[in-house]
Amino acid sequence: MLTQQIRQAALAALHYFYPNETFTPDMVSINETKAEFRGDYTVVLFPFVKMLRQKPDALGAQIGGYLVEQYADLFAEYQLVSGFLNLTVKDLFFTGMLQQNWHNLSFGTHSGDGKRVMVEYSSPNTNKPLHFGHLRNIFLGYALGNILKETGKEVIKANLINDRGIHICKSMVAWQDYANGATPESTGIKGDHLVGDYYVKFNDVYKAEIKALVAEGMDEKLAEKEAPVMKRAQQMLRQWEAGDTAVYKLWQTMNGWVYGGFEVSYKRLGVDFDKMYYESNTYLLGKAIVEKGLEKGVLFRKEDNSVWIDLTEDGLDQKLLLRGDGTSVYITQDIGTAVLKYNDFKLDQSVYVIADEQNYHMQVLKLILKKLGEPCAEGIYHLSYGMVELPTGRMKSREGTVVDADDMMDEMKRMAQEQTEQNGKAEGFSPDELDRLYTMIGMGALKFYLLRVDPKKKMIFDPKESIDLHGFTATFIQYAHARISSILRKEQLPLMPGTERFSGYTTTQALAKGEKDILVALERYPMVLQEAAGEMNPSVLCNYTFGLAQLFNTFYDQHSISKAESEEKKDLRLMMIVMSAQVMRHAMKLLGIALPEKM
RNA sequence: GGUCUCGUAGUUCAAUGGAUAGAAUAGAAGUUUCCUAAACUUUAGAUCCAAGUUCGAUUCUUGGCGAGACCA
Repeated sequence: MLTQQIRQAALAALHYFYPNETFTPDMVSINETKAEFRGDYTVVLFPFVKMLRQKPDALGAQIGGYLVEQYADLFAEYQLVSGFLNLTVKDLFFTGMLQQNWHNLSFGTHSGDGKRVMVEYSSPNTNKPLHFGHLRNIFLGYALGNILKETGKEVIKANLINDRGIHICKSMVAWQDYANGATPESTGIKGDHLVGDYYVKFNDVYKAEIKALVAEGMDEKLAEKEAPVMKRAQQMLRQWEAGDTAVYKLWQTMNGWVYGGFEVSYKRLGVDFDKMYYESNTYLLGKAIVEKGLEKGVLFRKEDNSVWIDLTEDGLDQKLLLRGDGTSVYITQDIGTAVLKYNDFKLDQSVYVIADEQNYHMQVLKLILKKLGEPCAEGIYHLSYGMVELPTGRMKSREGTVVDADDMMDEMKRMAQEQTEQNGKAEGFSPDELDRLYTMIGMGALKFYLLRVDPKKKMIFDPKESIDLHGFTATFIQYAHARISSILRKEQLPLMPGTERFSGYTTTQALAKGEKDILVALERYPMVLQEAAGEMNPSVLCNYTFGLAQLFNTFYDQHSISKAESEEKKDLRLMMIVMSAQVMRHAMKLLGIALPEKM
C-alpha cells in the first residue's frame, strides 16, 4: 500500500541523514495532500524539526531530495510548504497499479491471521416482530462479519434468541384468552406479527386492569403487581420452568410461528447465521461456573445465601450473580453463554453487537469472566452502537411509535418505485426486472442509511421525512455503477472484460487530474477496508465508496470515455471504470448492498 | 447521588494532534445537439462555554452548561 511505502521511504531517509537517532513508523504521519497544494501525499515534518533541531525547510529539502533521488520510480517531485513535505507520486505508479489490479476480483482483501471470530448480532426476543431499531443491529453485525472475513478472519455469525421469559409468557396468556385458536395459517398473518399482536393485547388488558384497581382505591405500584393478568403471566413462567407439558407445548408452538416470521424477514434483509443459540438452552449454564468461582474465593455468599462479586476496586460496585433462592440473574446466563461459545468454537475473539444501553452490563460481564479466570474473557468485544431514535425521542412499543421492520422494507421499495417512475426510468424492464430493481434500490437505501453513521453514535430517524434517494445514499453509488455498466455495454464489454482486451496498454501520456484522483482513490481501497475491519466500523466503507462514486460522476461529466482523445486514454479509462465498478461492488457487497447494471 | 457516552453549517453526518474544519441535504445561481441530469458546476453557511498541555487542539486534560444511557 502506497502510504506504507511512503512511510518506509521517509524512515529510510531519516535514518540516512540521522543515523544516531531512532525513528519509529508511528512518528511519520502521512496525509493526503490538500487539494489546494501540489502533490498527492504529505509528510508532516514538525515532529522531526524539534527532535533534530533543524529548520523545517532544510530538513524537508534533505528528505524530499533523498526520496526523489533514491525512490525515483515512486516520486516525481516534492514541494515544501511551511513544514509540510508534499510528494507527487509518479503517474507510472498509478497506471502500474491499475494494470496489475483492474482485473483483480479480490483487490482490497487481506489474508490476515486466520483467527476465529464470532459475531453475535440480531438476538431478538420472540414476543414481537423485528423493528427499525433491530435493523441497525442486524445490518451492522452482518456487514462486520463480512468485513472481518474479507480481512482474513474466520467468522462465525451467531444469533442468540431470547426465547424464554416473562415477555413470551405475556403473549401466551393473551393468546389463550383472546385468540380463539388463531394461527398464522388461519389468519394469514405473519407468525411474528401474530404473536406480537397478542403481546400488545396483553399490555392493553394489563393497563385496563391497573386502571380498574386504581379506581377501586389501590396504590398504582401495588396494582401493577396485583393485576390478575400479570399474575397469570408470572404463573405461566413458573409452569414453564417446572416443565409443565401444556405450557411447554404452547410455548413451542408460538415460538415456532415467530421463527417462521423471522426467517422470512431475515431472508428479505439478506442476512444469515452460522449458529443459533437459544436462551432456553443456555439460561441455566452460568450456575456451575459461579460455584467454581465460590470455591476459588473470587465470589462470596451473603447471609441470605445470595452470591456476589465485588468489583469496587475496579471502580464498579458489587454485582449479584445468584439470588438467595439459587436462581440466576441475566448476567449469570451471559457468563454461561460466553463460556459455551468459547468451548464450541475455540474462539479467539467474540464480538457482541449490542446497543450502548448495555455498556455497563458488558463491561461487568467481561470483568467477571476475567476475575473467574475464564480464557474467553480476553476476546470479548462489545460493538456498542447508539440507539435509533425518532424526532420525538425513543421508540416505545407502549406508545405505538415503533417502526416495524417489514413495513419499513415495503415503504422503501415503494419509494424506489415512485422515484423511478417519476424520473421516467422504468422503461425497458420486464416486470420481474423492475421488481428486483425496486428491491435493490429500496433495500440499498435502507442499509446504507443505517450503516453510514459511525456505529457508536446514536442516530435520529424521521419517518415522516421519508429517506431521500439523493446525496449521500446507496442510490448515488448504484447510479454511478449503472452508468459505468452502460458504457461497458455500449463498448460490447462485460463488467469484467477478458485481460487480453487491454494487453496493449502502455502509459505515454500524463494523467489528467480526474484520472489521477480516481486512481489515487482506488489505490487506497485495501487500506480503507483494513481500517473498517480494525475499527469494526462499516461506515468507513460508506464514506469511501460514496467518495469514489463522486469522483467518477465528476469525471464522467468532464471527459468522454468511449470517445477519449486517444486509444491509450480510452484503454486507461475503460480499465479505470472497470476497476471502479468492481471496487464499488466489492465494498457494497460487504454491506449487503447490490448494485444494478441498469437503473 | 455515582459511572459512562455525546455536543461541529438551518438539518443529517465527516475529519490517526497537522495546512484555509470536509460532504450531503435545505437556500441562491447555473449546466442537456455529446457514454443515463437519480448527475454536474458555482455560491453562502459551523467546532457549546472557559481554562490548560502543545510549534499546532474539533481531537488530549480539567471545570462548567446541555442531551442521553446505565447503576442503585
